[in-house]
Amino acid sequence: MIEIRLNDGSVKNYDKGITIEHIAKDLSSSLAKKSIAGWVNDELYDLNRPILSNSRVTIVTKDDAKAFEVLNHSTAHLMAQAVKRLYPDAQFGVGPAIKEGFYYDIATAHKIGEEDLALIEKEMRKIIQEQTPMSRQVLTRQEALERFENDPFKTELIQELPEDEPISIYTQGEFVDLCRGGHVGNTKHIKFFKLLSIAGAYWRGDSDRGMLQRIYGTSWFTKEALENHLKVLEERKARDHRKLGKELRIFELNRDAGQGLAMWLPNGYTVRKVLEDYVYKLERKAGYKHISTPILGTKRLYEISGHWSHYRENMFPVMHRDGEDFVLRPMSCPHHALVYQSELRSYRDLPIRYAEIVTQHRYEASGALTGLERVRAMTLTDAHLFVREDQIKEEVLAAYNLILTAIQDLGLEIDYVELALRDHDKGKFHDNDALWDLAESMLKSLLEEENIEYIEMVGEAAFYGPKIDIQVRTAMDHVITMSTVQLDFLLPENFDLNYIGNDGEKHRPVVIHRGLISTWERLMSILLEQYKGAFPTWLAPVQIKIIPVNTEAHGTYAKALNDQFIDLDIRSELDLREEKLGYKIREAQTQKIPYQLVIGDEELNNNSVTYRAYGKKEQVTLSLEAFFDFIQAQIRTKK
RNA sequence: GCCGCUUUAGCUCCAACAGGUAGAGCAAUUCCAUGGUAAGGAAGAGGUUGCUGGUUCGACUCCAGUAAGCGGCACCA
Repeated sequence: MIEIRLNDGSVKNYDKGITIEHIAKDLSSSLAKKSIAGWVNDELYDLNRPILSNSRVTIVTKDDAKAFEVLNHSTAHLMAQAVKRLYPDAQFGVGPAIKEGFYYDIATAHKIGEEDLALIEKEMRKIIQEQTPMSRQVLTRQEALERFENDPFKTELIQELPEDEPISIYTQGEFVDLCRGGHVGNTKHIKFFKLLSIAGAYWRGDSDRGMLQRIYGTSWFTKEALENHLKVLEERKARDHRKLGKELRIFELNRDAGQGLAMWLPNGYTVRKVLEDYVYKLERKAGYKHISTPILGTKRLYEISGHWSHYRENMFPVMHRDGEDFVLRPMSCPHHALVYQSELRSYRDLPIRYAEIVTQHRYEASGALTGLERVRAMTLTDAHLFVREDQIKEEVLAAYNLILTAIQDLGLEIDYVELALRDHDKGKFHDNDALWDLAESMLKSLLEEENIEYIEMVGEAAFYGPKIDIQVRTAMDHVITMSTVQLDFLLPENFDLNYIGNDGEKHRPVVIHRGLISTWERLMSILLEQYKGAFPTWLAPVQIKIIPVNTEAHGTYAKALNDQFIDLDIRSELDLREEKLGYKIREAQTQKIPYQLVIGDEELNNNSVTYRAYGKKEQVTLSLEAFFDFIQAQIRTKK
């Protein structure tokens, strides 16, 4: 007999070798139905894995996040079995559960296409019908290596497992896989799944190694849950900024203009200009000085800054003229350093905060380019703060708070904050451990003092220093960097930047790189997705559409109204086309214009307006004065 | 960059094609109609089927190459 301590603290005695399945049944039949796996002490057990000693047991039910993971992991195995039946030469890399499903990496001479997904699904259903048990066995390292001796992928994985780790394999019918578990115990538990896409993926995520074929899928406990998830995927597509950007005439990409080189259309540029003005004002208030420096610079400049040795691959190639090499600028720090250097600085001058709205060019890998999200020419407000060491904390914090203000004003949400640190890959990072330690500990203690939750990302730092990155999630569920604050002790060294201290001696300033809200391109992609194209009034390209009921009778009043709005800096447009009212309303709604004003006799006679807000059905009539106040308040409060 | 897929009118499109040089809706144009909140009617027009080459009597259709786009992977100072 062994003692099993349950979740509620009670202790029960069972025969040695009891399983989660039996314990669940013993507790209640409804629990048995819902149970998927169990935690035994801190290890995840399958339903049918024997428990051999006194243990703490927590039953994992379908409602637990862990159960979704187990189900998807098992579905990955099921898929692998089906793939192996269809393509017997198939060998498998890794096949984990992921946030919304699973994938499995497959090596086979057969090129898996869209049509194959249906065939694989069919085979999977066959295996489910066979009600194949999934059973666990533990092997020694030697046995495992022998078992997988013809499988280079699994052999490699086994060799990398720690010496003392038990090696488990799972068998379902003729299919055997190296796997930690847990699993659902029998393929019959897998019911509602769909294979979604095929992709290429490097073995071990290493671009120097071979590429496998990856199949993505998703698996759920109920039909509704699966259907709901598929609907979510559809909805994501509907708010894809590339689709919305085209529909709303925000930007244009053209192969003749160049890959990743976006053109801003009038609607898009209007929004961008509002953002630029907003940021300019925000920065002025925060003590930044704006400068402007060229897009083209000498290669020498980037040699001095250190970018040439660390970043050359991501720059457009050199242009040679008059015995000088020029490059398109990929970032602003070197120019800002030169501007700093242009006068003698006193400790009293610091901090000096330079901001610049500027276009930068980066040679992004062609496969990385995605609409406005990843481009090769981008315009942004880039800033560098030149500070004394004793000002670092205060200035990093101020920059961080400025970022929060902007993100809040724009109605965006932070997904998480990341502290990017170096690792010991000396080639990747500037080599000065003392400075690194100082910079990293400063950022860390600042985040902790301010109670800012963060995730440490070792090896993700910039080559010149650690950084705090603010990550957001796109509609397509990509995580991208929105804002960044980076500490840099290297740039001041490389440019020999100084200030005169109160001791009359030269001292080294520290540079803080600050990316406020990414680039206008990326920001636009995020805003489009965030608002599904329906911009808040203060950002909307067109804020008001004025629609006279009858052009002849009401056109003059409508025109006068439109002029008044424009005088108040409200982006109003007049629709005088000879079309039905309903047609014009529909078009204004489709264009997601925040307010449509219909002007007829009633409005003309009472000096009023009747508006209909985007997405709403009701009509509201207000006096002209009241509407002016209303719309201006909307804009002022960034609604 | 790598793997796979896609590319037909300004836009959208599982229109078409065992290989016989293309079709719809919307938009645009013209005409008619037109007073209250999501598409009034009619007509005509619009295409070297991404590009280059090959196979063929004949290619949107098959093949090769190339470009861009899409899904991922790698990359993202």
